[in-house]
Amino acid sequence: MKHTYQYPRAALTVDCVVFGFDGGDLQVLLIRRAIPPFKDHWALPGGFVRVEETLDEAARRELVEETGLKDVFLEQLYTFGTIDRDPRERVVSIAYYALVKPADHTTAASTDAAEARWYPINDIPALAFDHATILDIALKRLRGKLTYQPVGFELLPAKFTLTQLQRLYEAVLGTEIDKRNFRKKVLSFDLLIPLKEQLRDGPHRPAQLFRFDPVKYERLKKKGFLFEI
Amino acid sequence: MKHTYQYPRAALTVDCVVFGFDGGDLQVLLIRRAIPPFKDHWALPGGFVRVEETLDEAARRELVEETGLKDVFLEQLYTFGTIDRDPRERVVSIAYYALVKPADHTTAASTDAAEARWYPINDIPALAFDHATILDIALKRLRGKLTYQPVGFELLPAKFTLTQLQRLYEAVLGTEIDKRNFRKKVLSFDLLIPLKEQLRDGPHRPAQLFRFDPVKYERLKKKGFLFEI
DNA sequence: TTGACTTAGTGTCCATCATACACATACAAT
DNA sequence: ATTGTATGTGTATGATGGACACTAAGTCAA
Repeated sequence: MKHTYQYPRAALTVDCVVFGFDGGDLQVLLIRRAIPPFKDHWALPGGFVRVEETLDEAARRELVEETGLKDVFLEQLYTFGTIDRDPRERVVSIAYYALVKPADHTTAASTDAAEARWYPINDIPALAFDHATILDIALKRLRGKLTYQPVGFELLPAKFTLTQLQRLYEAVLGTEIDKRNFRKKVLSFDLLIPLKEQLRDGPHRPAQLFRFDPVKYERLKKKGFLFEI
Repeated sequence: MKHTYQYPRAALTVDCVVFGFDGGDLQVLLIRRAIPPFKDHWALPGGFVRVEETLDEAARRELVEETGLKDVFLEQLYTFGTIDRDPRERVVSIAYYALVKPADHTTAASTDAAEARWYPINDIPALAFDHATILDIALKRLRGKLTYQPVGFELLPAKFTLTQLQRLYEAVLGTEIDKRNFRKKVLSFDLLIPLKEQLRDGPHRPAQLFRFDPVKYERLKKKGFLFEI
C-alpha cells in the first residue's frame, strides 16, 4: 500500500463484450467470476488497467488471461463511470467489443476466471455490475457497424458461403433478408473473392466458397467508400 | 497526500471539444492554459474527474468553470489512454464533444483558464497534449452525426433560415450543397416549423424563419426513423 | 434408375430516391 | 425606375432498393 495521491482516485478497468457466431445464433462470451463481488455470477471478461499499459493493451491482456483469445478484432466502445457501478469503490470502466472467428473459439477456461462460456444473445443470464447495460450498448453498436462497414467477416471463418454470411446478418440484425437482394448487394462491392472450392454439406447442391479481400477493402476505404447493407 | 492504494493508479480527466457556428465557419472553443504543463499553450477545456461525480458531471462542471457554458448538447466521444500523453504522469482522459448555440457564446473567460477563445476549424493553433488528435476525432464524429441525426439545430439559434442551416452543413462537411435539393430533403422530414417571422438582412428578399420541432422528432425517433442528409 | 428432397443460385419489374439544373421574386440602395 | 443581391421554387433522368419464383446440383431411399 505505498501509492499515495493528493486526491482520491477512481480505479480503472476494461471490460470486453466478445461476440461470436456459430452459424445460427449470435453469441457472447461470458466468464463466471471466481472472486467477490458477484462471486459465481456471470460477467464480461475484464479487469484492472495497469499503470504501464495502454487501454487497448489492457483489454487484450485480459482477453488472453480470462478467455485465451488472441489477435481478435477489438474496438473501444464507451466508458462507463456512474458512481455506484461497483459496490467496492469508485470504478470507471472502458468497455471494448471484440469479434472472433469460430476457429479462435478454442477458449479453454483460463487462469483468472473460474469458467468461460458462450451464450446466445437471446439467452443471457443475469450479469454482474452494469454489464447488462454494456452488453446492450455493444449490441447496438455492432448492428450499426455491420450495416456500414464490412466487419461481418471477422465473425466468419476465412472461407465462407454467401448463405453463411446472410445468416450472420440475419442473426445480428434480427431480421430476415431476401436472398437474391442480399447476394446482389454484397457482390456489387467486389470485395469477395470466389474460391475454387465448394462446401458440400448435406443432400443438396454444394455452395460456392468465398473469402474476403482486405487489400481491396483498404484501397476502397481510402477513396471514401461506403459499405452499406 | 492521504489517499493510498495498493497499486498505482492513473489520474482521470475529461476534455471537451466545443463546437460553435458563427454563420460562416465552424468554430472550436479553446482555452489558454494558466498553469504548467503547456502553460500559455492553447488546449481543450477540461480537468480532473472528482471521485464523487460521474464523467458527464465532470465534463459539464469543467465547461462551466473554464468557459461559462451551461446546458449544452454534450456527448461522450472516446477515451484516450496512451502512456505518455501527459508529461507529468499517467493520465487517462475521457473526451466529450459539445454543440453550442450562438446565444450561449457569452463565454467571458472564466476562473480556471487564463483566456477562452473561438477558433475557426481551419485555423487551429498548436494544441497541448494530444488535443489535436482528440479534435480530429471529434470533427469526424460530428460529420458523421450531422448526416444521420438532426443535431445541426444545436449549433443554430432557435429561429433560423434554411440558408443558415445549409451554410452550417456546408461548413461542417466541407462541401457545397445544391440549394433546391437541400431544401427539398430537409423539409421532407417535416421537422421544421415555419414561423410567421422573416429575417430581413440586407438589400434583398427576406428569408423565412423556421424552428426545429423536438417533439415531432422524439416521436419519429421512437418509430425507428432515420434522418439522413 | 428414378423420384423425392434439400439448399444453392439466378433476373426482372416497379417504385422511390438522388442528382442535375435555371429563372422568377422581394427587398434595399442609388 | 433601375440595379444588385439573396430567397425561393419544379422537373426530368438515371440509379438504387425491394418484391418476387423458378431452375440447378447434389444425396438418399425405394
